[in-house]
Amino acid sequence: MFALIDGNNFYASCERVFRPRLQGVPLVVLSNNDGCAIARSEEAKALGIKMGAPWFEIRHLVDEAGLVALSANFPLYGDMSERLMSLAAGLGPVQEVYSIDECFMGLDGIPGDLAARSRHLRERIAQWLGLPTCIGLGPSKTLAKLANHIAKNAERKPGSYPPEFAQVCHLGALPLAERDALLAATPVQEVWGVGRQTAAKLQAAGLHTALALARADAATVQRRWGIVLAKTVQELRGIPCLSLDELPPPKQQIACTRSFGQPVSELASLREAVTEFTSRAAEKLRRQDGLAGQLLVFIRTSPFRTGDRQHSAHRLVPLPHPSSDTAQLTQWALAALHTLYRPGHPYAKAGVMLLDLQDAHTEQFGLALEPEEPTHRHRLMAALDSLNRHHGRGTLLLASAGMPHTPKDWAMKQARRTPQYTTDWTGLLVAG
DNA sequence: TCTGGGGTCCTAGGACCC
DNA sequence: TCTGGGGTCCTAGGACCC
Repeated sequence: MFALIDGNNFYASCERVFRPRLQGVPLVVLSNNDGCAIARSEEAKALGIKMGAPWFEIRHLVDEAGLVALSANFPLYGDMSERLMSLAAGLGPVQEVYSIDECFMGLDGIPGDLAARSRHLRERIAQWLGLPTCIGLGPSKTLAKLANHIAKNAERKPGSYPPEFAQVCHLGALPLAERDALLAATPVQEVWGVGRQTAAKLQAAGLHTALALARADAATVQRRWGIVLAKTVQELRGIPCLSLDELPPPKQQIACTRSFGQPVSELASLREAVTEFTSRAAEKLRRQDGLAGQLLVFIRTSPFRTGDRQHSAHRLVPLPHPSSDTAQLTQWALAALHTLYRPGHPYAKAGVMLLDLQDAHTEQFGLALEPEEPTHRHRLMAALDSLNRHHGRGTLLLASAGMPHTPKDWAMKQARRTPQYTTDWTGLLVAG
């Protein structure tokens, strides 16, 4: 049996923990650059704000409906996530952290009433962290996901599902007829793995509900729509095809890309940005003990600003030998940037991607048989990471990143960010 | 004025091999 | 003039996820 534990409106709920006044208020959390809404409280959803709605299209609701908007505070959400995951782990022996706000649990071998255990866990999370959650249980990951969807919607959309399934829904404990009734009440596009495109094709073929998909012929589904959807069909029938991944596999690519707070035309500014992005990506790479064989740099203007001179370009750089060294990678990235850059264009976004990743311990040496990565470079990078980890990001950086604590014209816009209550001493909440 | 960021997997088609 | 069969690897693009 599987469970899916999921934080409701996670980012918005994290903000409310430290600002109780925001309870009951329509609240959105904005993406980087305060660009669009990436989390919404129930009250904000009730105002008709869609996921991903651009801020400039909804800001009138501040005056008209008391909407509150906050800039994304990822250090805070990451820390709250770790606390949530450690409590959720109490539900069973196997945990897969699936995203910042949800995890799957493997519950095989757990005796007793799983729904009752789940309700107890919800209460503990609410009491200890102040975060609302919903829990879905089922004999496959897809059914656990679906149960979670039912648990959420039975709570917030009365009439969509019977109210007894609110907050915790255990599809594995129901008589088959009752489970089928719930699947029949679920539109096919709500099924995990069925996106917009697939939903349209399924509907055109007359499959409108999760139950219809579950009853479709698996071989036909595989032939017409591929192996992924065929697995979904099996999973909906309660035959698990997807297993739990306890420790995440190492990443196959690592990216750091950002839109700028304002258009950037100067090469000097782009150099700072690309240095910063490469440094961040390399840091992530070293954390997984990896080496990159290739590096990609791109810059582009904003396709939304149709009046601007447009330019979008990228360059893929095969590295002479795999590396995770910030200084080396930055040299290659900056060289690539220089070949891409065209003066007089208002660049809106840039990014660095590390590709062709491999494990540092299985590095292939070149034919020259020279040690490519002298130990002192490794120790330098270890010192860099350690200093930045203990004393804060940006304590030690490359000179081409620009002087720290000076204004950057390429910096993100984050006009409405709350303090980092749990990860920064200066952000500590003061009571009184 | 103003539209995020970071991933994964699958498939089709081309190049190439024997 | 006639022109097989089976396979791998790589890449680009699509679809999906949060």
